[in-house]
Amino acid sequence: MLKDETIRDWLSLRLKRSLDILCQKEGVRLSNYSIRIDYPPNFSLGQYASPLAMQLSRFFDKKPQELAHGLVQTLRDDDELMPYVEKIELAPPAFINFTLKSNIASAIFPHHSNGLEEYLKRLMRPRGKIIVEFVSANPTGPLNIVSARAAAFGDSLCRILAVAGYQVYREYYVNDYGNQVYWLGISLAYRYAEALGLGLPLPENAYQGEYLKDIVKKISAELKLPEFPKEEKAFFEWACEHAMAFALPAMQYIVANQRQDLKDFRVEFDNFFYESSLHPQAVNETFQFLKANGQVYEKDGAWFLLSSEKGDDKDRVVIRSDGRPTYFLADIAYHRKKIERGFDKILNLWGPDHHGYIARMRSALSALGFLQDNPERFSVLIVQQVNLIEGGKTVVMSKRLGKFQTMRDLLNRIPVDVCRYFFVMRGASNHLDFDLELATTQSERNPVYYIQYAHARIHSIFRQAGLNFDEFPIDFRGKESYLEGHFRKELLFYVLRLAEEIQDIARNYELQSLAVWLYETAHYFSQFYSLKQENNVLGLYREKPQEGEALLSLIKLVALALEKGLFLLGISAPRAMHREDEIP
RNA sequence: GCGCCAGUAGCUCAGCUGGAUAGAGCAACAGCCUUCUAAGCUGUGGGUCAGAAGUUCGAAUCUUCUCUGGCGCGCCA
Repeated sequence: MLKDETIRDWLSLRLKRSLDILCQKEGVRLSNYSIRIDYPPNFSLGQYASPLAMQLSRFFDKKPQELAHGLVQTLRDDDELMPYVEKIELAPPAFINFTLKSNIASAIFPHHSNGLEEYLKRLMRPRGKIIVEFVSANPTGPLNIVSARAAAFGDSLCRILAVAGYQVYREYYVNDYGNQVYWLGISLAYRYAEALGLGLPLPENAYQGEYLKDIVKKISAELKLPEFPKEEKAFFEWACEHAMAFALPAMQYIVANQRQDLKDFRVEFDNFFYESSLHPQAVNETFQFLKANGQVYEKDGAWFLLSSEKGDDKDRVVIRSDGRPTYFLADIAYHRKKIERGFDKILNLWGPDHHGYIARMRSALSALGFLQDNPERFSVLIVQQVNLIEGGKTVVMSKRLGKFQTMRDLLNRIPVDVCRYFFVMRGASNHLDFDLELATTQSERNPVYYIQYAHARIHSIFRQAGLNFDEFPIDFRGKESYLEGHFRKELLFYVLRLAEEIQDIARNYELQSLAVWLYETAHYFSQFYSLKQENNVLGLYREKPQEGEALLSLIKLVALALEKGLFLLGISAPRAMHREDEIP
């Protein structure tokens, strides 16, 4: 039924029916095909189009045009379809183009509807439980710009997955175990001594960052440590001995700070999962499990996973020859936990330096039996690096030079709304150039404000009409004819695509298309709005109430869709905006 | 050496389960405020889709090769 499907899916079903009828009539059996409904290049060709006849003509032993003609004839006998169709046309080479009537809006919003939310709920399908792991930065310092991008991308994706019907679980994996923790502790010990007057050079492997000084200040009051030796070699031994005493409270402090930065970025997690909680028990159990299933073998005193049999380049070490488990084994144990926790899908967002790790992890999940029936249950998105651009040049990220380095630095300068939009306007796997000038000084040309502005304008119209936006009913019944012409119909149908955007993104994770949809929707509205005579909503509402109400319903729908789209990207939708006065 | 990602307008990028004349923003130029916010709208110019070959009704999209750029290839995490 039309009201329970997106328009695209509904058309696809109608086309399927016609195809079935035709197949039966002609005794044709089809195999391996899908019914595709696309958008034509522009609205003058209709709102939807299908290349089906060109794909299937070979099965019918006909020219594509003939098949298309047959399909169109059958479609025209479809009583469920035709009430909403203005015309179905053939276009060369053999496209079937659908031009729908505006009365479709009354079918979708049947009665004094509270609008879009209700429609999107009707379209929701149960899609199972998904765990999305993202950001997962090391607990050794503040979050950087790539983490910010991962946070924006991951959180927005989660919001969309949830609207599409997934039960979404957001998780942050904290690597609070192993060498790097040890070295964090040693580094802090040196900074601690430095604060008390002992200026020794930092060891080569130590973290050099200045921020460690601040952390030492925060945690040193709680530390109860013996006197440290002043001599270099003895001090190093002392630092090693007490490394964990420094590292543990420091990590607590660092993670708390990361969490706060993320919260200020409107990103919150359901869980922070600590790697240390896997040691030793879960790690050992996982190793025993792999061993019992013949997935590992011993060589040169170490244990290897048979990952090369599952698509990896080579076998990977899981237990070193000295008996210690590798990071990889802990990660396998972590993913085994995810499986045990009952998730249908596992999605990870990783940094740019991890793509070599994907095949390895996939082979591990395969060894755990997670991918047997469906390889798509596990996927990894790589969030690529971010270049900050200022004055047409790449900003070198160097704290020493007082330049941008952390997520906090970015947030201090650029509004959250702008950051979040900029971070998702490109595909995750592409390098992103973040233009600081476009984000700040040229704010009037900023796409985020352009979208928000269109939204605010609609609310302004309601205010001036003396109407309560939230209570105004979306109701096109009997007024559908007013949706013809003057960019009205284009606006309507473009807005309705939001539901299809959500569907697509839940499948392909291509978030940038929502950013484009938002911009285009604002643009369609601006075009509508700039026809100041034909689409003067206020004037029409006073003089021709029927038409005025139709347009108010339309623009309320636009505002709700913009608000929803912005929400899905974690961006606010202000109801009023005012430009600061420019110099005359 | 092997692998992954990319190369589209002056700049930044969309478009990629093959489809209709390859789109947008920025930059440039020219118009539009007596009318719901000009943070706006309209128009103009700008392209051998890195190159070559192939697959077919049809290729920016798929395959192969070449060139260029970024990143990965630890018994680190």
